[in-house]
Amino acid sequence: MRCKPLERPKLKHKKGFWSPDEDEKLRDYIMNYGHGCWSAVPLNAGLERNGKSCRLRWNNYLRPGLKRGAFTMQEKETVLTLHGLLGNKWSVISQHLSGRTDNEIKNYWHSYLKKQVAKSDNLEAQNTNTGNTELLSSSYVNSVTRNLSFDSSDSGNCPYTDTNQQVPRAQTNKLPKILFADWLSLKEFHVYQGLACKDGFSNGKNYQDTPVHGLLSNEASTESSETVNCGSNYPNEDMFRTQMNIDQLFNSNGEYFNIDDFLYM
DNA sequence: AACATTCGCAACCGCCTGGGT
DNA sequence: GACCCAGGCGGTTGCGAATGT
Repeated sequence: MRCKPLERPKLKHKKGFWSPDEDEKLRDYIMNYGHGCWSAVPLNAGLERNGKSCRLRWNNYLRPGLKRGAFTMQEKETVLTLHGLLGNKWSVISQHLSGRTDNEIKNYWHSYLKKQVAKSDNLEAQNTNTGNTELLSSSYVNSVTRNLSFDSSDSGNCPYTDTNQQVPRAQTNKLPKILFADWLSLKEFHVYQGLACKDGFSNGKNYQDTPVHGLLSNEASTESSETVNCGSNYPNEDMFRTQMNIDQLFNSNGEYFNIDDFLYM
C-alpha cells in the first residue's frame, strides 16, 4: 500500500485547471506504466502537480470508461435511493453507477437532487399540516421508493424478474445493490433514518442494530404495492434468498443481518 | 446591452484511515 | 505503541457559462 519514500526535489506544485498538455502527459504515463504510487506519478510524468491532484484528475476526468453528460432517470433514482440509505457516501454510491465518479454524483446531488428533495419535503410538510399524517418524515425516501421503477419491458435492468433463475455467486456480487433498497418498504426506511415510525421500531439507533428478520417477512412483502418495482410483483423472501448471497444476509448465528455487510459486499 | 444572480462542475483542502517503520 | 505518510473521502470553493432582470 504505502510507497517507498521518495527523494523528491521541493517543487512548487501547480494548481488550478489542467491544460490539455498536462492531461496528455498524465494519460500517456498512466496508460503506459500504470499509476503505481501516485506521489511518483508527477515526477515520472514530468508534471508540476502533486500526486493527489494527478489521482483526482485521472479518476474524475481522464480514466477510461467515464460516462459524461446528463444523468439518466435510472441513475437519478439510484442516487436518490442510495443517498437515502447511505447518506453522503459518494464513493459507495458511485460504485453502483458505472462510469460516474463520486465527485460527479456529489455535484449532481448538490446542484440538483438536493433541491428536489427539499421540494418534496415541503410538499409533505403541507400534507402534514393539513392533517395527512399517513406519511411520516424522510419524505424523499418515501417518494423515491414510491417512484422507483424499472422499465418492465427491459428485463435486463432487473435481475429479479425471473424467480427461477439461479444467480451464480460470482455474479451475485455484481448485482446492483440498489435492488435491495428498492425492495425495502417505507417502514424500513423509517427505521434506517432513525425517525419515528408507526410500529415503534425506531429509537434513533443505527439501522444495523435492527434485526432484519422482520424486514424480510411477508409483512414487508405485502406492505405496499406502491413501492413495487422490477416489473409487477414484489419479490418474496425465497426469491430474495435465492438471488442474493444468503451467507451475507445472516451472521454466523443465523439470525441477524448487517446492512453494511450487504451494501459493501 | 449591461449588470446581477444562479448554475454546473473541476479542483482544492483538510481530515481520516491504514500500513510501514 | 507512536509516528509518518500515501491514499481516499467528503466538504467546500472558485470560476466560467447560462439565465434573469
